[in-house]
Amino acid sequence: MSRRTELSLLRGAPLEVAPRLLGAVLRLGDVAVRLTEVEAYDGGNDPGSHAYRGETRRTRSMFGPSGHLYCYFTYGMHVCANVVCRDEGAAGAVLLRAGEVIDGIGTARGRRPKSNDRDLARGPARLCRTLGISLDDDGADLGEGPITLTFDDEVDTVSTGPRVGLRHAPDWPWRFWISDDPTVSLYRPAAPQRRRG
DNA sequence: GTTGCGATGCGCT
DNA sequence: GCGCATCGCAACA
Repeated sequence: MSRRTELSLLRGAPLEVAPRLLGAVLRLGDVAVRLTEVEAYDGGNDPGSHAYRGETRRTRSMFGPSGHLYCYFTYGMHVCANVVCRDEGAAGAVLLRAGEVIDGIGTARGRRPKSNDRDLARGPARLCRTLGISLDDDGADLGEGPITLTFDDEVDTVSTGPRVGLRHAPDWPWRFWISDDPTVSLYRPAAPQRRRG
């Protein structure tokens, strides 16, 4: 299998970059995950993007240079990671939704003791927990530092569909996954939140 | 296999 | 305060 580490492949429109990430391998420490599902977010044009309403402290790294991570904290307990793909000043990113653990399976199981192997990185927050990605990794440079991304030249069959869990613009077919891969997360349409009492 | 709901804390208005 | 690019568990089909 031929591999390369060209971070220039991460530069461009989110819709171009997203399918390139499928099959790529994200590594932190001894755990490596082969990406099987991603989702594109295009800053200013995209009501579903955190960057739609402009730069804030949280979204700062999404407006930074491409080839870096944008990590955010949500639902009081989860961390999700994006790869920034627009250049400085614009905001575009690809959310890493799911993957398959291909190395460091022992460490991964230790981080998620109740998951079976298929579910270790099945979902954006699970993927971060399994890899050990935290908010401290927001803005991390994929070109140098502990987190690396290795591209895969093998072409898989790719499927597309609507995005998951969004309250705004959920129907745009900006989600990409490797067809028939068992580690792709289950699709659930955005549901209105219930007020807690 | 599905559907429903509570947990939980930070950013934004 | 309110809402959230979620998850895990329980209950049910």
